[in-house]
Amino acid sequence: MASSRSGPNLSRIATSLGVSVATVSNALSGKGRVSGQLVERIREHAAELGYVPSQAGRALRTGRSGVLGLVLPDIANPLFPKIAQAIEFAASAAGYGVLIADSRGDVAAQTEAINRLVERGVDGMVIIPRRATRISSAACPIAVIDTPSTPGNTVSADHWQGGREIAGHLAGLGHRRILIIGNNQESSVQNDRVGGIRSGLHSGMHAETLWIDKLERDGGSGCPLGLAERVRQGFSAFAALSDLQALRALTELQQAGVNIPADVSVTGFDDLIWSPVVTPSLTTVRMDMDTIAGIAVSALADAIRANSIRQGVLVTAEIERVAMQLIVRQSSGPANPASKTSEMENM
Amino acid sequence: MASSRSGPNLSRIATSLGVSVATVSNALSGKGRVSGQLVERIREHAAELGYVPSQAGRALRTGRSGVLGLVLPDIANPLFPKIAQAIEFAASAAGYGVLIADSRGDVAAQTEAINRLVERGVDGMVIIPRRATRISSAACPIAVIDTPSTPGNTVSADHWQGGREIAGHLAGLGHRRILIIGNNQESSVQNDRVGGIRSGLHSGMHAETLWIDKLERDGGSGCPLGLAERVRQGFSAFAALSDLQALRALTELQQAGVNIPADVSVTGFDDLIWSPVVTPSLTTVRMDMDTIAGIAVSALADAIRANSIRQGVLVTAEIERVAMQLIVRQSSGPANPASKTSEMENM
DNA sequence: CTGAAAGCGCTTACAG
DNA sequence: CTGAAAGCGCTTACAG
Repeated sequence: MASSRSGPNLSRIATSLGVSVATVSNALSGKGRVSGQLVERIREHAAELGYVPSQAGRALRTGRSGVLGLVLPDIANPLFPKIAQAIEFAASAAGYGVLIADSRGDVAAQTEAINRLVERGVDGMVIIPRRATRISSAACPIAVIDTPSTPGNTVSADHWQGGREIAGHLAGLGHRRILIIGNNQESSVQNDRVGGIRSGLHSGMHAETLWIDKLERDGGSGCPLGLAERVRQGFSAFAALSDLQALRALTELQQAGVNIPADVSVTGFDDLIWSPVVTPSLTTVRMDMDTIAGIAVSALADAIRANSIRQGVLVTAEIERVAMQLIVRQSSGPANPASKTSEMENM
Repeated sequence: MASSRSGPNLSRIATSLGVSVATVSNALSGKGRVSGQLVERIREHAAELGYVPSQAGRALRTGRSGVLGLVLPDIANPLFPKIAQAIEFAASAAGYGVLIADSRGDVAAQTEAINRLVERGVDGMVIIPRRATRISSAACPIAVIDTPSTPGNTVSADHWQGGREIAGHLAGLGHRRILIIGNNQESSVQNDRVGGIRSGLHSGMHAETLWIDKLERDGGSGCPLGLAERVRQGFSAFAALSDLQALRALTELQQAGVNIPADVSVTGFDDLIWSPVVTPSLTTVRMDMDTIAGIAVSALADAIRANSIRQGVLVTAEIERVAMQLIVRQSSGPANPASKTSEMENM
């Protein structure tokens, strides 16, 4: 005996109304030609009974589950809430559910996460790949969110342009020596951001990059970044490649008695949840996750509609770049000529 | 014509091997009595063909989707990554997928999110309810993660005890005047934490509570909390009810030139991702999300196994309280008698 | 130890 | 405009 469902099914509605299941199905879905009157009666009765269509039945018949997978490199990443919310929102609006999968660990874990999702019968998936991973193909349409410099991509924020925004902002404030603070040199997103910043520097400006993971390999996780020393070296602006690093820089500088933004400026990336409420609030660059998620999901939805064959193809050939938006808050301000000069003398 | 699957199905394996689908099914699932030799051959062939069982077919037949729903009040909540990761991990280990749903908005949105999950055929769900919401029942087993003071609960961190840990820690450091900083007076979690802190105060200690949402109703979102003034009033410890508020307090105090922990101590709750890397790193109280998620998921799995009837019942009658763990970092230290005395004189 | 058959709930050509 | 029938892929008693 197969296990029973709690609610009524099409057949129950049909017999109770003296019509066929086909007619009930047609009436409820709005397909087929059913008289307006009957449609009315059927819908009413279905609502009364609290009819909930069985996804399993529908999926088995149509070959579509109505579910999208979301593969993340690490759910614990603080960017995750925004991503998940945007994807869930877009998917939900398009009638899809969202199944999450964490590819914590290495590339093998990512492949495994993708497989698990395929086994669950997702119609397509949004993948935010691990560093330096290339998604080849899977058993369903895939939208990749990464950076424009990853080939075969579908959609991404324009991290390079975001970097230029930061550089332009700091240049306009009169900063000349900029310390870029990144977390991981392998990240293509971070590399794009660095590239953008450097390319946006005005002539006469100087930038160095500090990679935290390298530093921590020696100093241990959470070790000081030595930023006060950098201030003495004449750096007047600290451009972190993520708000998480910006926060770390901000608090380390504050603790050392450096005033932000009077003495030095700090900027970040991503506009994370706490960025507006720290003191001083963080100047940052925001990616429009809603737009990105919307593009990814609708590309996926199109591919699903088109491909009854459901082959493993990337959703588009073209890369869509979504502009990032500079958000100026209080952690950045005019370079302090006095302190800068005096510091320069100390070098 | 129903749409075709990309991969092979049981029937293809069966005909290709000259056996029945029943035998293939039994061999692959390890049920039924199939000779070891045949099992071997079937499994090999299935692997060769890259057979992936159809969840839809299985779900339709068994009445189980193998998917759990996760309902969150707001995915953008910074606690979300830890929760989602823990639930995903526990669910995955138990063989379940996780469908997320955001109940952003009011209670109606929460109900709708739950319904959407039911429509997708989840076997059960983990709900983190909106403030002051009571989950009554749904069409599937439910595990609620909230606070022990919510009736009909399944599992939660012991927020009250967590508050006592903080109070004990601050008392031990010699602090006498404590400002509790909360976000929302309606939150039962936050109220439990406040209650715990107050109950853990030693005699002669004094605590006041500052609710940020109230303050922001007048001052606007992100307005200063006026903590420097509180220092002058003789408060030497700021116990935030979440690391997010602790961070806000920490940076505001630092900006005002108050040294932490030399002048005053700051503590939080939840051990969010950035708490260990800010300067000074944040003393906080951590809930063991892995344990909580594990309990919720296994309670759900048990209920699903037991209830073929799949009625809407809460998973357990008893409340499981999971102890919170104090994590002492650098943002808390001994009360500074000198500054305290001098401040008291100013009152 | 193996297989034939029923049936989970749905949708979709097709016939009337 | 309405209905009978097939079939999506699976599992499970049951018969052999």
